[in-house]
Amino acid sequence: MEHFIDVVLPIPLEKLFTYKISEQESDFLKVGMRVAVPFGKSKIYTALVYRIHNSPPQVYEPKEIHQILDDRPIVTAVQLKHWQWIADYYMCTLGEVVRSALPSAFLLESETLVLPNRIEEIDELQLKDEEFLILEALRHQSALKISEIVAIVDRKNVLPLVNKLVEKRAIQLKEEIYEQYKPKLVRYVRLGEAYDSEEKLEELLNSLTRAPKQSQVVLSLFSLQAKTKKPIKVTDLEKESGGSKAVIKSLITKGILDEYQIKTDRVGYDCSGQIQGRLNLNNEQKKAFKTIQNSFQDNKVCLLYGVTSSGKTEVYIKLIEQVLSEGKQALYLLPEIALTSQLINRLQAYFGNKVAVYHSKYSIHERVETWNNVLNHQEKAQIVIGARSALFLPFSNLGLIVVDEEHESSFKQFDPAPRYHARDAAIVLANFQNCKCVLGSATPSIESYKNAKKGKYGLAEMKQRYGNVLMPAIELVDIKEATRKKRMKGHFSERLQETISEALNEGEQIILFQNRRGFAPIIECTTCGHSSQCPNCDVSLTYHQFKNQLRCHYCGYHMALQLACEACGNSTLDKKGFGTEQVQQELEILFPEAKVGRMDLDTTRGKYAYEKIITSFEQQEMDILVGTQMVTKGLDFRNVSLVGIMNADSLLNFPDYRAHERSFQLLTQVAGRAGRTKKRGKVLIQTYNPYHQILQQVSSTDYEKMYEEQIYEREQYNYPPELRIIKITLKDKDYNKLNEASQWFANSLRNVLKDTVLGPEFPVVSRIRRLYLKNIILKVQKEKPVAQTKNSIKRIEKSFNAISQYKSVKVIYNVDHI
DNA sequence: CGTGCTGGATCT
DNA sequence: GATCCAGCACGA
Repeated sequence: MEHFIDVVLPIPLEKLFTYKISEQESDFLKVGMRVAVPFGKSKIYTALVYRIHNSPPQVYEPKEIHQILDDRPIVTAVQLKHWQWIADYYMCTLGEVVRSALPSAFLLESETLVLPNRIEEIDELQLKDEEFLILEALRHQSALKISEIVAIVDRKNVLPLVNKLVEKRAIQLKEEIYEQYKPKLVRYVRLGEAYDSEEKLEELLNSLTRAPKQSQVVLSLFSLQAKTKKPIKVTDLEKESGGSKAVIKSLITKGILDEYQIKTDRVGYDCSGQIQGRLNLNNEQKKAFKTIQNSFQDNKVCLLYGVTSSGKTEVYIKLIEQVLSEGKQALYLLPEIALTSQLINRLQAYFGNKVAVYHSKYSIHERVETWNNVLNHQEKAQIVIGARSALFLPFSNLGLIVVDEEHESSFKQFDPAPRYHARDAAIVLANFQNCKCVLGSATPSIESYKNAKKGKYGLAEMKQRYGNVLMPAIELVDIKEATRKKRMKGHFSERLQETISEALNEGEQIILFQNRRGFAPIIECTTCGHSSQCPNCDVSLTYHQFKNQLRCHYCGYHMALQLACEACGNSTLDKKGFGTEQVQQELEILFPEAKVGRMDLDTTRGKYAYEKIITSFEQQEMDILVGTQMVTKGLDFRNVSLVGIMNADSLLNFPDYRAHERSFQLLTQVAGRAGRTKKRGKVLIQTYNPYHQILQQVSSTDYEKMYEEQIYEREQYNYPPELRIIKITLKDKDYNKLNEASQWFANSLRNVLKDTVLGPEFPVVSRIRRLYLKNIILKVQKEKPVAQTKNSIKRIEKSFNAISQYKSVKVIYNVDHI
């Protein structure tokens, strides 16, 4: 009997691919293992085994696999089921889900290596200049990567060139796969075996009298050993003795010291610190805890609605503690920006090294280790705290999923596929894993609150701040009047300046929030009104003071700031709009004695940049912190008494049905940063529109009213949660073709789905990376089976792709588009 | 006529 | 997604 496997390849193709395997391989292989397979002409890819069977494919001769990469499955059956659900629901391929689910170190790809062919004699006169360059380089290096060749000849497409050289028998090609993951080894030292007796030691020290550095190292080794009784790291010895690497090395070569290596964990956490004792919940927290447990009994998801700093984390900790005691794993999901070391430290202080962290700032190696720890049900990965991608870890015995800051729209992946919503996918996963799920927020999303009100979810509420701290006093400052009367200093109203100096005098800290969206600093010519546009996208370039550059936020295009206007040549360039940088500058003029820090995308690049800013603010090295969205989330600063919102209108006027909901959430969250201790905090919101209903609701902290109003509006104008939105984006570099194609697509949809189809329309930014975009919006009734609608869409896409002129048009689906 | 780029088909 | 191949625009 013949044996075959169907595998998933991490590429955007619907189909599974069938390969031939031997009898032994068929015995060994299990679903969920990785195999390396040849794909296309020469490449080797990593694929995931999806099915093992005996039915040969009808229409082609399958290739054999290249090698087996695992000795046991690294993906569980439940995971595959969940991934399939994501692929179906969010209309993408299983391959795309696999690509984003597996840590990239698991997905090896072959790389073509170019080797010289030393046997053949090459007639150099027959070679072109570029070919000669490559051979010249190969004289010094044993092998070249394709990317290195690109650098040598300075050309994009080098493959024809390489093929020519293969033809001329000047070079050979080789496909090499790299195991990207390497265990981390740490070097340790101990005294050589020859010196284990007292006399020998005497002898040794005497012999080293003429080498003071070396004897110092040996003495340090003794003292370290006496102190810790543990193996001694080379790095520690270096530090302790003050000796250089060379000194230690010479001791090792002499055989006085013995070097050895131990495989260590990158993701280890040093829990030598104290583990906190039992946690006591206050009455309100106890009540919430009970309510959550009751809804778990009914197998319901539970929404925990607790105002800012009401102590939700303690409730989560209690819940986690409970599932741990049942021997199960727990997953704590947070949006990326809320994943702060503050929170991680709190959990680690409580659960010690049972906590593993998983998110994008961790290296690919660290991610593989966490993956394996979860798979093996290791002690140190009982609790995983992570961003949305942690949802894909191989849990085998999951007991609880916590989705904190449930309302955050960044839980929805936007690009690339799979465009999934982590909160919704988590609820489905909880269902598949037969585990509990709790959603938490101080400002629940409209849809979750609705589900809770309808009784689909349980609802636990906490309305008091922890320790009975008062909610901050929120004050709206009308800057329309102030602007008219010319009472503004830059972006600061008199009232805001006053309160800032008051707080500064009291020695308290201040957070200022400036929403960047829609307010990017643009350089505009005051003579002709021209502003620099991105050559690839339909947007103005924004100014970055940091590098004195103009940059495009969509494609990364950048250019140096010009001194004169490109259009009219005048040097009348002016900054328009304002971002955090400008606020910071103005502060330095208004309050020269205050230390001002800034936190936004520019200042938080790099793994620890974010932590640095937070710690330095925490330790009160700064008085004022200016920031974007980042300052709103989960940060707990004791000494902040004032929060200022520079301009609330840019939020409210965002052209999006969620703008009001989001403004409410954002403003409430920022306001929650103020006054987390005994003293009542103060929040100032500057606005042109102080009578706006959302601002009124924020200042009276009336979530209920906001909810009622928004639900009413959404019902009136047909928006979620009443119905589901599917956004279809078409992309092409030809403007006319795109128009035609999108019209065709929309018309075909309309034939089947009638008036639920809106568009096609150009989005606000109608061209990105040289591609024009057009959107078609579908509003699907919640009651209707959504699978049916998706089938219709897929059918239409098929006939669309059958039209040869439309083939180049890319189609992108975004289900539950936010 | 050769060279280099682009669009489209294909991958098991 | 990557790659190969056909078709074609461009320069001497």
